[in-house]
Amino acid sequence: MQVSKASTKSRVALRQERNREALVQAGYTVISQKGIDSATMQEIADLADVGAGTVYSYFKSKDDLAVSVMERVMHNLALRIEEVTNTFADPAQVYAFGIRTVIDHATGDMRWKQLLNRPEVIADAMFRCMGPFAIRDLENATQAGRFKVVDARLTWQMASYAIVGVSLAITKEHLPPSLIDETVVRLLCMTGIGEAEAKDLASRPRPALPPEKSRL
Amino acid sequence: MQVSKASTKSRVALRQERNREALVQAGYTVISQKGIDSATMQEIADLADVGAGTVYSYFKSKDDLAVSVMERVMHNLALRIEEVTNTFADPAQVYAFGIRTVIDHATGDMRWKQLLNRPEVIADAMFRCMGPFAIRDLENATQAGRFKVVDARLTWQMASYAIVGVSLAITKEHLPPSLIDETVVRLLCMTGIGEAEAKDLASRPRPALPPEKSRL
DNA sequence: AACGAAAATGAATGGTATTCGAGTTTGAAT
DNA sequence: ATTCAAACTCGAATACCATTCATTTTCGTT
Repeated sequence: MQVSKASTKSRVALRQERNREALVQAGYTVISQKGIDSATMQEIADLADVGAGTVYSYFKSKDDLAVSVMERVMHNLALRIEEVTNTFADPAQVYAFGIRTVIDHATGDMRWKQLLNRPEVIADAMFRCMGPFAIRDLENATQAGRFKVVDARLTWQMASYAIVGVSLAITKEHLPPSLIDETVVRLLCMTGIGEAEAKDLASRPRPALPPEKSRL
Repeated sequence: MQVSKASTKSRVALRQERNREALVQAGYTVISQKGIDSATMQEIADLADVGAGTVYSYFKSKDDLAVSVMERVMHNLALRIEEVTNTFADPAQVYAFGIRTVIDHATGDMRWKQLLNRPEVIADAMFRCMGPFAIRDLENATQAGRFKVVDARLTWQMASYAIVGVSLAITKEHLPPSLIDETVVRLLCMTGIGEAEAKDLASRPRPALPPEKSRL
């Protein structure tokens, strides 16, 4: 039965928490520097200061680790966005601010470039981690009569892949960064709001994001 | 100096053509059966009846071969679509028919499922191979006053990734196939045509595609 | 203090993309 | 017809890691 230990957590549980956290951090550091393919499990394990085999008691595979890394990135950004938008009155503007901010980060932050090389991983992470917010916004805006979205999940699935595709094209310089505005307009058009309204929404002033909490 | 040979092509050039063709065919066969990752260069080389090392005088890498395979698939489908749509009067309908047909194939043809596992490869191939047609259609429809597309390249970049994303979600059963209609509507909305018109366009009857030329 | 289950370790394994030196083919020149 | 160098092909050997697993270490319990 349970004993002494003031803390509810055993030493093992604490170490496991540290290890998992260290692995996600290390994974992020290495992957955002060299890309998933060039990152080796050895390097990540070394940086996290655990044995190479230990990684596999925390993650099923290299890809599984990468998924966790990207989910973390997405979740953190989603929370920072939420901190700004929860003061907005117009649900359509919340959505517009969200997608705009994601694209800005994806194209402006060097650390995202390598992550984009696995579009399905990052798009899926985006779909899952930001989905609860994005889908809620799409539905709110639809109920408010601003958007005309039939299936918010579908719309967000399309949007997340489109965002990744455009971000990739911009970082690879197939498209100029100046097209970000137009990208937002197009994504808003997708919601059925109409072109004029979309342009208006996209050009609203955008407050600054709060700073990152940790190194992620 | 040039001798006899009626044909302008040397024996080497002919063999190289055969080899490249055989490799693309073999690559398609193997990859669409087992997916890029499980497909081995050895198996592809064997099926194409060339040495394993020879593949590398035709393609820089496994991925490079995969790109050629997908480009071929896309190009063939683009031509088949073109054969139907070149009789259409409305350029907007040409675009609508195109995206609809691509999604139908991506989700309905078992052979595409494996290809979708490399979204950036297939989306890029789609962008490049169908782009000339799609971009032309977007511009025609815009000039005709049907669409309101500012940058057709951007719109097609977004559309190609969104198509791949939705197709993936449907084949993985994260979304029901019944959402294909709505997907087309959303992609049309992206062109700025407005929701009502988009729905009308998406529900037009669609003629059948001509049969595949070869085994691709 | 001693035990044993759970967790961690890192050397060994296995699978395969890619390289490379040897062997072949080709076709212009003789 | 023969020759020869260049171009091409071959497949065995290499290199590289993700992943596994036999061994060692840790830690809560007795």
